[in-house]
Amino acid sequence: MSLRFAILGFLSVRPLTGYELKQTFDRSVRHFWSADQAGIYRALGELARDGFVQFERVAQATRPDRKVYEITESGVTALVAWLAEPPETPARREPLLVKLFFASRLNAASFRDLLQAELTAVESELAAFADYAAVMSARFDTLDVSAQSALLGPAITLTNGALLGVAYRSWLVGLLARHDDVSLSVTALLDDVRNALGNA
Amino acid sequence: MSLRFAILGFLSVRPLTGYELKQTFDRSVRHFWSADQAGIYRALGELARDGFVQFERVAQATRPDRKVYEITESGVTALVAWLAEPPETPARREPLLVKLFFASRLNAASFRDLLQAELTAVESELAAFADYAAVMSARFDTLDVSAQSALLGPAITLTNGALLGVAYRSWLVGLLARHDDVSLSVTALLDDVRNALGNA
DNA sequence: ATCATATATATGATATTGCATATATGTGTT
DNA sequence: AACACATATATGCAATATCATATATATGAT
Repeated sequence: MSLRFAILGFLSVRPLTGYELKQTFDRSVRHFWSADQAGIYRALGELARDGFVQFERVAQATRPDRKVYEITESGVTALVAWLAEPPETPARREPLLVKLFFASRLNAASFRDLLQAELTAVESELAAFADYAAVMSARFDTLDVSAQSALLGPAITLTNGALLGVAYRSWLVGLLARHDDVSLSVTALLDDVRNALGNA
Repeated sequence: MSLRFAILGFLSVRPLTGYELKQTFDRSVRHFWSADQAGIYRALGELARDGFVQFERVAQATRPDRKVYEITESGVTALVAWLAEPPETPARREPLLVKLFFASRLNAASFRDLLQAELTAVESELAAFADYAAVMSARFDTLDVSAQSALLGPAITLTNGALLGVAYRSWLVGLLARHDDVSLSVTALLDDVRNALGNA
């Protein structure tokens, strides 16, 4: 469901083709919403069927025709209504946490490898966020005041990614440190929980 | 895929029925892996077909027969192998962030409502974590040393939930504060990002 | 020369998910 | 008396999601 509205959101900024939408998703919202290429084309078909978007076919010399989609008035209405609705809360799925939940069945080396690989992944994600912040900052300076406000949403979600990413990294680093100096114990972890939650 | 192995994980502790598995999921791993009741029964069927579990039918007076599933030797092997494998990284789906990404189309009240509702949800989640920590702590004291190690995994994932939950709450509280004193701006947010990522 | 990548849209097949519903009965609540 | 909730398993169906593949060509890399 959200995919359709995320597409409407992007089209409310400017008309795009399915191909460009895929790139846009990958560049901007990938860390909290990834979209499958086939899914985008299917969703565009449904949105057109429902009258929320319309497209113009643009012929090209050597490549397939572009279908440039633009949002309709009823599309804007639907988008704005959806944005204000309470969000769905889809099931969280964290395979790594499932594995760690059964940590007592893992040997020390495998346990460490899992954490280390995740740490590497998070660090590259954080590096990507830093780049993204720099790009946004530069872009911001080139825009006039009215256009700058369009960057507010992206900046909000970027902040989310950065803050949560940093917390996630601390958690991983803490676990690895505890694991390496053999202080990884239930009591130590429960103390961490109490500390975090601010209970004495 | 992970559902099947999560089930194997629980069955590696002790034999359970599908009904009990559903309760177990809801009580222990719900915040990072929620399981559908129908899905559990279907997964049990597949695991039995693959020889990873077997069940014993236990007749009951007034209720349907219980089917008590236990893990087989090949099930344990498969579980241990899966645990050490690099985890899949399923697509993250955060409808709230999608909505916030298009924040410039939201009026101030709706924007605030979204954040406030999420904050309420997070706070009750954090309260649940505090309870869970207390329960685990009490349980820990009643167990002998060998059994205590089985709580390590649950303590690890609980720590994850608590630390990330607290970070998420800070993010929400910060946004609400900025929103209320009209300091919610792209430049302020980008500064937050730079601060979090530790770049001067 | 060959291979990968980019541009551009689309379908088929499968996998997974979630939701509703069916069956059967005891207990507790309003 | 009616209704919700707990116990217990299971199927049907619709909605999504994911993966592979098809078509066509240009450009850049090895």
